[in-house]
Amino acid sequence: MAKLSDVAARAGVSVSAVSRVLSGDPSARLSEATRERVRKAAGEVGYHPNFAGRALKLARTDVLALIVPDVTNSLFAELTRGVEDEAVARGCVMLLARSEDMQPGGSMFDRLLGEGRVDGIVLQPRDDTDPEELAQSVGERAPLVTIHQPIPGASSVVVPDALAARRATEHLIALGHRRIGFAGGLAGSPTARRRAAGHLEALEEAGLEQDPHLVTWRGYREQDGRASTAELLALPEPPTAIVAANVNAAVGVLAQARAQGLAVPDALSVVAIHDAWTAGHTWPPLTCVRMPLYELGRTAVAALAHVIDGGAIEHRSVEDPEPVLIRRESAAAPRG
Amino acid sequence: MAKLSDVAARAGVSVSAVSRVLSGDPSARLSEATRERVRKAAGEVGYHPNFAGRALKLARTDVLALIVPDVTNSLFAELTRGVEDEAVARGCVMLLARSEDMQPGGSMFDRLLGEGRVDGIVLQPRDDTDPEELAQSVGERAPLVTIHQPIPGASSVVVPDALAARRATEHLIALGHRRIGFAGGLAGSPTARRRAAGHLEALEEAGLEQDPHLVTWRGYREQDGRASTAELLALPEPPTAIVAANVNAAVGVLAQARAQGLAVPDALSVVAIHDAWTAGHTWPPLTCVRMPLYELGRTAVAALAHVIDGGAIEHRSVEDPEPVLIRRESAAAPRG
DNA sequence: GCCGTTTGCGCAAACGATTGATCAGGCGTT
DNA sequence: AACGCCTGATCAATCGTTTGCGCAAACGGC
Repeated sequence: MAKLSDVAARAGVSVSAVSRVLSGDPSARLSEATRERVRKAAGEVGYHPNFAGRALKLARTDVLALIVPDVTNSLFAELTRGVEDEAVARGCVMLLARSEDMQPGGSMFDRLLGEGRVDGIVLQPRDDTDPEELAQSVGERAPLVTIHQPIPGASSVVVPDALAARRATEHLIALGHRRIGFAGGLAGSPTARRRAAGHLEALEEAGLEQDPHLVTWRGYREQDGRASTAELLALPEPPTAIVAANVNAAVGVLAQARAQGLAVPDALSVVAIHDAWTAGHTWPPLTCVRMPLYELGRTAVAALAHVIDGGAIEHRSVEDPEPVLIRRESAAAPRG
Repeated sequence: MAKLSDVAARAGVSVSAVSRVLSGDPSARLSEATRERVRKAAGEVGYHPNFAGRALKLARTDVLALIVPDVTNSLFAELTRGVEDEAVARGCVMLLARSEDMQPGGSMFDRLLGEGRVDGIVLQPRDDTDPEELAQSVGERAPLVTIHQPIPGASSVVVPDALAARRATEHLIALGHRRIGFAGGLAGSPTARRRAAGHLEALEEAGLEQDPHLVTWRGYREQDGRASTAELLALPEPPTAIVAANVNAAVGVLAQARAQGLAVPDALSVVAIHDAWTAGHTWPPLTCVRMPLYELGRTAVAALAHVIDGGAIEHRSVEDPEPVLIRRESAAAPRG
């Protein structure tokens, strides 16, 4: 690995001259002839600035960490793209980490921020994390932006959960459904509460009953969707449609409906919140409400950069583009 | 962020003493009393060794990069776990990167290895990458281990592809199938060739015909599986069973069968190579041959560590545990 | 009591990059 | 001729850690 001094020797100039030429220091006074010689020499020896040396001097790594509960969840594909695109646009590289390793007392934060490995963190907390506890384990004014779930003392970015749920429910109402179940996330989760609220708003606006038995709080996983569906279908007066609070849960809804011999959408309509490539590959393909997850990622990095630059903590919501309904084949007018 | 000198001042000793105590230098001669004072002081100020300072001095980051074609593919979940477990066991952290960004001339390698951000790379090349070209863009003796696809000049680790395909085909033969299709990966891909070879071996051993029309080379994606199935079912004498070279492709096989009104497994049996959580959630749940992907990840990191330590390039195959058939509901005896 | 050895610890030089301060000439002005 | 200024480039300190070496003081053997 060639270093500055190698380039300097080859170009016949000093190390500092090379540094200034290569980093494009505007205050540098160097002749064009020298600049050219330096650039040529750098190319010839294949110079790349040493990461550690630069990071040590600048006290800055230009690395941002993205921590998500489960990297293999297809929902994160878009978020990841958004984060990465915005990161490279700002001259940073993205480091992806699993938050499973984050469990015991936040040693992950020590590893990443405490050792100065990254300049900041975009964190999507797990649904079951306690905001207060999390706030404890990250220090004061840490360069941290949380996604979906605001915590005290850090910036956060959310998507319009209520609006998305409302769009899903409105679609089912427009199709003619009157008893609509809601397969929600964990009761403690803020996103789950917001989505349930949006669902209820839509019902209320349409003048429909709000039977509390039609709302479940199982979680976002496939098995949670299955359990929710079993619970809803066991009601004396089961729903003719279900809004699933998440595309993974929706897969479970489909599975349980099939297991109970209910055809989708003929006997049961399903609309999922979120979209992902998996949604188009289920049977039947899932009608979804698409969330602006790519923009969520970009916005999160922008907010993070703001904090790193010393800006104030802020809480943003990504309103553009709005959640939009993707019609596929899992929702239709109720039979009879 | 507290540094060594802060700890030293607080403990009333020199910086070097603190360094030796905290890094557990065995050749250090320090009294137990001093050690205790240093540890206490370090705890009080919340000392964490600065990553950049240490990396600069040691010319080593203890960071390993894992680069895969698509981080959200559920197949990578196990691989990722294996890599990470072995990495932390060796005192390293894992950096996950998307290989989509790796396309243009391998600037990713410059970014990671050239700048000294990581000590080594575990790389799963995309199916469509040219081994020679890839070998060009990584230097001589780069600390690199490839997965699934050996390239000249670097270590590699593979799984028993042929054996897995053989197991899948044997299972279908045992069920009574005689015309068995193979929905393979890209024709250029080494894994695809190995799997196809294993499939043909099983056929040959059973004394069955090897109709070349029954083998397709579409790729590993969902739509590839669909296309393969359409091609196979359009034959004058279509197969009664299909081995899908990948669980994602198998999802496509199921979709296409359904689209053509063929019930699985009654009218068409399907066995997939690889297992993943998605395989249990399809309809019907997929019968799979499970590959030792977790062990693949661990082995890859072990091989990488060997290269980093100056060891010779080597090509390993993960033979333990063997590929094993997971019976679910997508394969049954042929009808009639 | 002298000398060699061990113990306990500090000094200072790296590692590679950045950057404010400095310096040697050349040139124009008074 | 003396002076100041601009240009083009170098010097040297700095970031935080590690580590070979040196240096006292204590110690043990004779």
